Amino acid sequence: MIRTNHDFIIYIDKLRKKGSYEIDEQVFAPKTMILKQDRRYSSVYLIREGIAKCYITDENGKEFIQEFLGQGMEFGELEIFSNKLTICSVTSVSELKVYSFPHSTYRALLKEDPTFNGLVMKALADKIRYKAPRHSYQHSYPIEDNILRLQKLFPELTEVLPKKDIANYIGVTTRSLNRALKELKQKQDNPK
Amino acid sequence: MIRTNHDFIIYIDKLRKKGSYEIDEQVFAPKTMILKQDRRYSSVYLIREGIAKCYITDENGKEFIQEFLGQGMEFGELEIFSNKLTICSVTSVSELKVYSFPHSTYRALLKEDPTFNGLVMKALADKIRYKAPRHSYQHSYPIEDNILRLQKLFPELTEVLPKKDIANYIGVTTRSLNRALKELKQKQDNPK
DNA sequence: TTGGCCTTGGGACAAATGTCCTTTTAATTA
DNA sequence: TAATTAAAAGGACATTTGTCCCAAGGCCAA
Repeated sequence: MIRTNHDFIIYIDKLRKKGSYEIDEQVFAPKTMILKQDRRYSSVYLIREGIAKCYITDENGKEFIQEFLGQGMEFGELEIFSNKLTICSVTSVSELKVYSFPHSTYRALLKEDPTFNGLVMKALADKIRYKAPRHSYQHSYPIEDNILRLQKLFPELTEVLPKKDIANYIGVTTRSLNRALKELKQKQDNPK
Repeated sequence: MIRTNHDFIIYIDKLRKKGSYEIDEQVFAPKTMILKQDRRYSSVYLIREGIAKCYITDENGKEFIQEFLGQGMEFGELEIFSNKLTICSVTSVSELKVYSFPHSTYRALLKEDPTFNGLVMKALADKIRYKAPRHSYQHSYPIEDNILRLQKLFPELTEVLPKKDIANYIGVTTRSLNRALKELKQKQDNPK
């Protein structure tokens, strides 16, 4: 659920030490909106520390969380390739330290640095791989199963995140999430 | 719903004429399974003509269709970057003509041909962009709206594809699809 | 041409989820 | 500390969707 990419962050740390490219450092307070859906920006971000949520808001104001981004994940990179507006909003969950690449730098790196190029390519491929089974799983299994799976993978998250976010991630209403949680508790207290 | 990528096919056509890389041509009969989920393959495919469906099958045997691939779309490429097993099965819908790249050729092209590299990068980015809003939309709107949207975008598909596929694409059962279709028809016959 | 098989369509009921609201609890600020 | 706001929990009901059937029609192979 919280995605990470260590190889990427390690490589960028190295790059920065060399200092041949402009890579800025930035810190955002918790709950800061960093990218807003349907806008245009001129930087790509890479998370050095902290967690961000990446989500789409529909016309009715419902949020649908795409993924939680952790160390080494980038955002704002899709717009490099398509020159379209952002599809997702990105907000910091905890305090967030990021590297930010001006588009020009990012483009230069893609061209001139084969390792960087490869890392970006792999990061894109991983995002695709990750999304495919997720939505299929959420469709095919009841809410309870989705919660259990989540709690197993990221026990800490359930305590850090507001219920609303968890519900939005699973793609259900808060009410339904609560109902499922209650039933789960009953089953655990009174097994079978 | 049927995705395409013309720039890509145009460029590969050009490449093939030059003949410096091994790019084979292959034809599959309708309803042929080309890739099977959780296997390993040694080629990447690019569609020259026809339509394929790309889907995940879960433990209960339910299919969930990821996308329909048309001209210029590639499949089997994710495994180049992560060396993992395929996540999707791919089956031809109509007769399918493809170019197939041995992994070695594909890798060589990525390294040596910047245009190819860029096209692949963009193709990956587009797949991500495309998936995000789709699942969010399907969650937030009733089946009827999803059908209407689909009929508007691809009126031809509704006639070519079996109902089961359409249902699997929207992520509902055939029963629910039928129900929605019936209600739609009633509304049209007897408006308001 | 007939029997099997698959697709389509739909009835009846069960289960899951959403909507709307109210109450409770915790957190924040004046 | 009191007052205000926000988050969490849940009751009651409506709606949606799924499950399990069965029947009708088309298509193919024997």
